[in-house]
Amino acid sequence: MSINKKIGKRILTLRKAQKLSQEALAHKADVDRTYMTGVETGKRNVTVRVLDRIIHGLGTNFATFFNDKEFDDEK
Amino acid sequence: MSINKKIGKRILTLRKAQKLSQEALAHKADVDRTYMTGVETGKRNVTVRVLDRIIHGLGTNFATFFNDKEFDDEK
DNA sequence: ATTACAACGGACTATGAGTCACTTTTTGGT
DNA sequence: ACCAAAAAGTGACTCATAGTCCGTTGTAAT
Repeated sequence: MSINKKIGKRILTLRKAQKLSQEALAHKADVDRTYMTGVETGKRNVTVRVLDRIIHGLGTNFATFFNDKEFDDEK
Repeated sequence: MSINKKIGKRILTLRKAQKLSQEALAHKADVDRTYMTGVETGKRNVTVRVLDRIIHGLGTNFATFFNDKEFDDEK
């Protein structure tokens, strides 16, 4: 699976856990509502600066965000 | 510190540990040597797709790459 | 029927990807 | 210490795409 898709899935999971709408998360992360959709569906190749805002908007950090089965398959 | 700089420092650390030159790593990651310099010095806001190539060029993965003190300070 | 949410599209602007010629710093050998 | 070569950094550039802003469509719940 592409890194885009893995990241999108991870965001979706964490967002649902927080019971946030895409729009609410987009607002916290200061990105466009429609852009968040693109990120979650794996269509977007985000930059680390935007990913940083999204991750913090989700109330977590890089270490925790990537500490997931999806991200340690390839070594 | 900016996320760019943190990532640059982390790459430098892992690259040195592998005793690789920027050029050698750049080759593995399929990016230009001068581009690698820009990333390591924190001047570039890389996309996750490029970061993916660099991380794998370093022989590691996202989970391990971000499993570092630098990345769990803010929560 | 209305409301809230998610996906999608097109047009647009800002900025990242990728490359080059050149300079500076670091390294190792004698 | 000196010198040459390797390694790392800089500025400027083109082209692709990241990211925004307008809207529409589909779905589910009320």
